[in-house]
Amino acid sequence: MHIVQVVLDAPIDKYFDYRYQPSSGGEGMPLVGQLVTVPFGRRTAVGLVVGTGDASDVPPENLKDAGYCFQEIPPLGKAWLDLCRFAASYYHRTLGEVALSVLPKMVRQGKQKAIGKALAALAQEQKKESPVPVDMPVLNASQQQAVETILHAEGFFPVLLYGVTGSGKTEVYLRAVAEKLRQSPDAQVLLMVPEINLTPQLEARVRARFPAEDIAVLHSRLSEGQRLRNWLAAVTGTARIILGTRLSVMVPAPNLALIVVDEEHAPSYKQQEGLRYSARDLSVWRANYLKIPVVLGSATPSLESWHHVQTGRYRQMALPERAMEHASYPAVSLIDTSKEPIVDGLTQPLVEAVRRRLAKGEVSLLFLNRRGFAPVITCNACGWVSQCHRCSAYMVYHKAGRLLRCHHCGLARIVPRHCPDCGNLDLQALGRGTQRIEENIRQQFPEARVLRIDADSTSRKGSLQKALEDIYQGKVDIVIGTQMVAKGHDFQNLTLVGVLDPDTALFSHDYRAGERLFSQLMQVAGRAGRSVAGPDANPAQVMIQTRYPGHPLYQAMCQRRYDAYVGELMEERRIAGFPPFGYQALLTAEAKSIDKAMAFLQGAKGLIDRQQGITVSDAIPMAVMRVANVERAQLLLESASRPALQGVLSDWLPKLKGLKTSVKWQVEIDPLSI
DNA sequence: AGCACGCCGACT
DNA sequence: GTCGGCGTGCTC
Repeated sequence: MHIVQVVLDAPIDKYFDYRYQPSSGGEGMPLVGQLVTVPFGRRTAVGLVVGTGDASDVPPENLKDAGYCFQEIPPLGKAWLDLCRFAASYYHRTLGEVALSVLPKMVRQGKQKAIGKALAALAQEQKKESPVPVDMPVLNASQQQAVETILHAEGFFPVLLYGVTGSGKTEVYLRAVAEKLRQSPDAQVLLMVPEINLTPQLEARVRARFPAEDIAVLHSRLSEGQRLRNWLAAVTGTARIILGTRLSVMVPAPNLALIVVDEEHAPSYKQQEGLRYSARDLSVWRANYLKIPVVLGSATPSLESWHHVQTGRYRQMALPERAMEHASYPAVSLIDTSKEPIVDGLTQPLVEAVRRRLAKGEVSLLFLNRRGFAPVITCNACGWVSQCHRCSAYMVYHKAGRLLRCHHCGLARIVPRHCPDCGNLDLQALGRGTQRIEENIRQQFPEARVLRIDADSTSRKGSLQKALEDIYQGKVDIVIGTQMVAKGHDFQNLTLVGVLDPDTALFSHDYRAGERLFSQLMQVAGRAGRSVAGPDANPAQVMIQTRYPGHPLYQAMCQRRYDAYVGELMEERRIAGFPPFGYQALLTAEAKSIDKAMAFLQGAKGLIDRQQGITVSDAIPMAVMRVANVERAQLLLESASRPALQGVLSDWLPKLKGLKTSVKWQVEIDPLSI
């Protein structure tokens, strides 16, 4: 009797045995790592074979027959299966949940025809013609050294490639990739980026550099068909370059020889729903398992990676500023808003700086990470505020359409003409968002061509692309934008970046806010002074409006010394026992009433029986406690020892699963924000 | 997770 | 008299 052991996408931490009847066609037994359809309850599911045998503990009368085995897909290898096993144990999910959920939907749903067609198409594809030669930039000494270090590495070798925008990190990646591909005819490399739609030029650059290679691009915006095709290209080894976002860390690739994680500090490497994995951490695990190098690149590395450098676990390779000769890094200056009054969001020195750029035909970028016109409106007579009645948050005033919109639940309503409570007609818009800055700028500079870029102005598909093209083509004088503009775009002739209101992050309850702000400021600063023609062009300038010019973050920013600021942050973290000096897990509860959520968490806390080596907070309502009428609270577990924390979770979470409750809960390991 | 079965409230 | 609420129990 042939028995296959199958795991399924369900929170059931075990495998199920099925009989396998070889069909008259004489197909062999399904192999470990292959997918099969099986009857499960009343439905049919696709499962993953994790073992085979000729006997089962299940009484024979209870055994069902496995259905179709997807022999056409190569068995997903042991390395991949072990990666899933690790992710399952580390993030406290079942193997089936992890393994099946990271497959393309077409595979997970067992779409035989689609899979067959995609495979056939893949086999049909012509091997591309011999490469068109591409100019390879000459590497500077540090780049050269970084490339050689990566290539001479033996076994697991994590490298933190530390360099600002423009220091030539990408070129280091590409050289290392090229050499790995050259060394072995079937070697594959995985190149991860935070968000692929924001870095189309990287994809273009990779394609230009490797014209002969099939490049499997993987990200969530692909159509299911493309996703399937590219996944299969990776799995079959047809694609030797896999370029993707966080989800690509889980792609089965039989011959991985190198992993690159660009902008390794980027929060988007952390999946924020479902299986909440860190693609950066998993990529390091994967490299360790495979005994291959992994390159983590960043201008503002995560404190976790920085710490690993300090403890000798990672090797740091620093690239000095600006590989390109002409482009010099912009000068950063601070505008003290306790001395320079802010009028409608702008200080006079900044306005004047914009005016000078305008006169010279240069472009200015004003950065404000808050969309809408005003974050709240209020009644001057009675104190009414535009509270969202489904969330514990204010509704933001959007001038277009005269709407109040909740940025948490999406609820929208027309701005009332008079105060809903007292009837007063004098409602006031408090604070400033990008729309208000835009209005202000248009008034001050009626002759300027002004463009606002934020989630509202670019909601239509292709509108962001259009906006960026207008900037490239010199059709814009002043850009006003949220963090959307900070990422990766090369703006020509942009010589001024104004940062309007960064201070709020300094006093955030989120201890990672400072790190994030620094990274964001570096990024947005990197937009200035790129591609400015000629060595005698005026140096670009970054001006930051702040009440706290003495703050270490801004001081470090002025010197472009991330390392100086990291030292500061690291010390804070060490004292507080926060990552990277401690490990955290977060239990979040959602219920109809906050009391219910809190009570659940306190009860859950009581179920932790051995608390040695870990600290458990009390249940605390979340910062935005209520979203769309769901009340939320959380419980934080901390420990200086990862194994201690994992040990507690391993015997605690099964107890929670056994609880009968209407409260929805989930755990997140290594949460990014609490 | 699905998807059943199962036992109590307001409707054609 | 039924439709349907979601509690609990199982899936090889």
